[in-house]
Formats: sequence, C-alpha cells, structure tokens
Amino acid sequence: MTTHPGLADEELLRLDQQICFSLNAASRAFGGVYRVLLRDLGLTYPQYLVMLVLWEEGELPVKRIGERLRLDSGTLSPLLKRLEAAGLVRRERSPEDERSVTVRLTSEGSALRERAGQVPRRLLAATALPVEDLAALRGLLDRVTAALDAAEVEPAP
Amino acid sequence: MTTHPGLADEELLRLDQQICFSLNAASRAFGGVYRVLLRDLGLTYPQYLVMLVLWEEGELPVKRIGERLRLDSGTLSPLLKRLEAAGLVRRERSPEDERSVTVRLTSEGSALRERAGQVPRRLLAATALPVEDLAALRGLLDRVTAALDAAEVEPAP
DNA sequence: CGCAATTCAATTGCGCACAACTCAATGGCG
DNA sequence: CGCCATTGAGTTGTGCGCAATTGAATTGCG
Repeated sequence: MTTHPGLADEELLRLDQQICFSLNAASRAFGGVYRVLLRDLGLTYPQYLVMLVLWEEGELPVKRIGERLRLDSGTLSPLLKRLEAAGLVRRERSPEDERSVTVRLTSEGSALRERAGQVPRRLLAATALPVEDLAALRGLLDRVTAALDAAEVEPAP
Repeated sequence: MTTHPGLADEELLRLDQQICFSLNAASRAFGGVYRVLLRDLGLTYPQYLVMLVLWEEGELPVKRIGERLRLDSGTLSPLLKRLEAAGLVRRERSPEDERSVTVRLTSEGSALRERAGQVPRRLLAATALPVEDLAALRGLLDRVTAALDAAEVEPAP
C-alpha cells in the first residue's frame, strides 16, 4: 500500500477533498439525470438497477441480486416489496431452500423493458463523453473500488 | 450532444449498466472506507465534508456551504443541527440579514482538525492508485458532472 | 442422530438526499 | 410608501444505505 511519501499533509488534504467532492458530485449528478429519465417509468434509480439485473436474468434469488449490486437485505427487502406492489415482480420462497426468496419478473415487469429502451442512449448522450473516455472512467472506478474493498482499513487513526 | 450513432441499443444498455454500476460501487466503496476512518471522530462522511469546508473557511452561511457541497437546506439543516449538538459548530442568525444563518466552528470543532490529520493520507493510500491516476479520475468525473448538469434532460422519453 | 454454527431474508433504527411545502425577511417596482 | 415576488432556513414525507438484530431453515460436526 503506497503512502505518497513525497506529499505534505496539506496537499493530501486538498487532493482528498477534490476526489471525494468530485465522486460525490458525479454520483449525485448521475442520480439526478436518471431521476428525470425514469420518472414516468415509475422507477427510482436503485429500482432501475434491480430491473436491469432482472431483465438480464429473468429471475434471481435476493442473495444474487445483492451480490450483483453490492446491496444487502436491509436495502433490498423494502425495495423489492415496492417493486412487487407496483406489479413488476413477484417474490416466492424457493421450494428447495425455504430460506431463499426468488424474485421473478411479471409480464408487466418484462414489458417495462421496451419503455426503458432509450434511457441508456439518452444518459450516455448527457455525459457528453466519447465512448473511449467512458471506458477509461469505468476502468479507473473499478480499480479504486477493488483496491478500497481489499484495503482492510484499520479503525484506529 | 453526441448520440453514439454507431452503437446498437443493446451495446448502449451494457455500457450504461457498467458505468452506473461502477460509479455506484465506487461511491459506496469510498463511503465505507471513510466510515471506518471517521468512526472515532464521531463524524459521518457528509458531516466530514461540511467540516472540511469549515476548516478551510472558519465560518460560512448555510447557503454557501450548500453551494460548495451541492446540498440543499433539507439535507443541511438536520446535519448542522447534529454537528451543533456534538459541540463542533454554532449557528446564529446573521444580524444584517435575518434570513441567513452563519455556521461557525467552535474551538472543539477547530481542534478536531488535528485528529483528522491522517484521514486523507490513509484514504488515498487505500485507493492504491498513483497520484496521476487520481488526478485523471477526478478530471473525468468533473467533466461528466459538468456535462450532466448542463444537459437539461427532457422528462418525456 | 442431535445440537451448534451458519445462511438467508426481514425488520428496526439512524442518517443522508431530494421534493414539496411553510414561514419570515428582504428587495424591487409601481 | 405599499404590495408582491424572491430568498434563505426549516419541516415533512419518501426512499436509499448500512449496522445490528431476529427468526427460520439448513449445514456440519461430534
């Protein structure tokens, strides 16, 4: 683990500020655009992420959805309940393992995919970045995420 | 605004998925590391962001803090109330404009800066990225944020 | 087999983000 | 001057994210 030995605390503070400000701002800016694009689909951004996974897989246990999206049951349980209330998915206990709950698209949930068809194109257009830059961005993000997950940071400063 | 004309909807869907997954994951990974680093300062990550601004400025109206961090009063009011309850800041109505509330560091709030000294270094170390890559990441993030803010996305898909 | 440890979903509690609204103070305009 | 639009904080309600806990089903191990 590098410690950036050549830089003073003051410079590190500024860089840290800039990185976390920028990441926060970008995350919320994406959220804002998605919010507008998804509004008349009746989906929030996290709900859309779950639907993306389900459109790809058709059905999936809650556990697997959580692994894909890095979300735990505390977040997913109420979210899936809302998707079920909206008629987009059904949830049923798995017969072979009664602990597990399988989430399935309803026909209405599948049909929503067509209406969502232009969302990615419009979102990517809104970023105003060429595809190569988006790929580079994704690469950097994935690298930091992997590193942060692996870092095992000690609580005591 | 580019529309990526050469790519099929299916490819765009995948790229969109990857970008928003990656950004989400990175944002939450940062949050997780900050949470550990900040735990025994008694600060949450958004509270830390506010303290960073105040450590730089000393005192600031709520309005200005919101502009810096892109947060509105709905988020800041309860957050600042918690910081005040923790003894880190005071809030007082501005005499020259009774609508405005000025947030000031207490001596305890200023003192916390020393205890937070190693947070940026430890966080940057956890990213395991060289400074140049972090700068590149920040540049890309700022560019997409500016573009998304300027995009003026139409609600109707 | 029987009991303990593990796994999975759900729930509770807290804090943040955002929209919509209220209310008081201010500023501008006729 | 008087009225009305605007501005700045705060409040309410909804939903997400995470920690901690609960409870039931399953697995593993003696």
